[in-house]
Amino acid sequence: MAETRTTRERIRREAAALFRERGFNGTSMAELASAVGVTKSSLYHHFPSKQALLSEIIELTVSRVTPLVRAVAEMDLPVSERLGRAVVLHTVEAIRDQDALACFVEEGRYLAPDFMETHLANRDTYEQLFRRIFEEGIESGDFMEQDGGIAVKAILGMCNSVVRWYRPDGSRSPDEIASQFAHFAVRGAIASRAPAPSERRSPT
Amino acid sequence: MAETRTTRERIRREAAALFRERGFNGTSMAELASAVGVTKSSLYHHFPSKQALLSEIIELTVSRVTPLVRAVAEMDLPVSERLGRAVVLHTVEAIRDQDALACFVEEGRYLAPDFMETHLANRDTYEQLFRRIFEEGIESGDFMEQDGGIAVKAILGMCNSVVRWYRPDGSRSPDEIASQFAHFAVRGAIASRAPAPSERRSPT
DNA sequence: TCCGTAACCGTCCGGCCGTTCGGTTGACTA
DNA sequence: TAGTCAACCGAACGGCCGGACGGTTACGGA
Repeated sequence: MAETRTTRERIRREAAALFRERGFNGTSMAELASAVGVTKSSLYHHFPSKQALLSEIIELTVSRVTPLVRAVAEMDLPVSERLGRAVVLHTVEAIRDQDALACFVEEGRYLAPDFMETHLANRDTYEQLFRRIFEEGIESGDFMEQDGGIAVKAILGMCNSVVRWYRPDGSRSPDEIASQFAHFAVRGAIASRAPAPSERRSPT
Repeated sequence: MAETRTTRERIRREAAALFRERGFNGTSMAELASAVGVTKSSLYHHFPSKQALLSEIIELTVSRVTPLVRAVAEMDLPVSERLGRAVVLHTVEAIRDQDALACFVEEGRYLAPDFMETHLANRDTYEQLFRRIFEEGIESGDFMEQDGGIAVKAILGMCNSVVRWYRPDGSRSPDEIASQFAHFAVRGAIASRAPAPSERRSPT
């Protein structure tokens, strides 16, 4: 049916890039049209409205990444390993698909009520995947006692920040960044026998 | 000169709130005026432009918080303690002064070149405070070997995410959230004997 | 009493906004 | 040959945008 292969897809891609770098409300349909190389009218042949365009960009990416994370979350591995892999996966995807992910994270809030409902539902579903890992880890004693909801917000907040500062010409590769995030998240989460909260230099 | 005590201040406050919840480009001067209870014209009596208004909101908060963090950074305490306290401070302020901090973090990118220069300089100065703590910790061996720049982005990304999801009627107080963030950050940073839990990569 | 000044408002403006509508083209089908 | 349809365009739309400008009021000092 939907031949997503030519103009329609290019519109989506350019829109994601523009929405990300100028914001949804900072991007006009005229700018988008000229970036794609068509007229403003043609945009409306492919998408009923600017809102619908943003909504589709977001949904498409969420529905692609969610199953990937779910697969990791359901693997038969220690919780800390699953957490680490989920963080790596999320971060790598956030970098690979930066524009769309940025729309999801930063621009989704501009969706009108009709689209907002679906958007929030999708977001909750996604966060639940991380939350379950966390709560399982806390229950089993592998993770520190802490508020799972906040921990998930913290981790995703950390990961999602890449869309604001990552540059392809930077000194670190996506894999390196993802792995550093994962180490950070896992070390932050696990219950260590070693010193905890605030303390001093490590002697041993 | 600037009698910051009445209307001017109310404009700044309302603007910060509106810019945060609808975005800079999603907020019109008319909306702002009606929220303050004056006419659009009056806004221009106090501020030369919408851009200048945003710029002032941001600068005012940055110049308030930066010295606070600097004081913590320069304390005579173990690095991990300083890191924890800096994170607590940043998080608490980010929650107390949510609107302005959200403008700093999320809306600053819409500043025009003239204002942008100062903005970026201020931001760099602020991040440097955290960065120095981190690099000192890595050098002394208290913190894991890792990219200090990324670690700072990760921590601030985590902290700053509160402006997106914190609600005063939530189940956790600002202090609880801040302290959980701090524990998370410090545990994530310090060097422990526990083996690294993920699949690939470890620096040098 | 007059003047200066800070605070504020009413009115207007050109331009851009998202969106609509009425075409036109060209490839495919019967 | 005629009909269908997706793709696209030009021109226009009402409305709102940030901002400009010229008042008007209240007040305080000389």
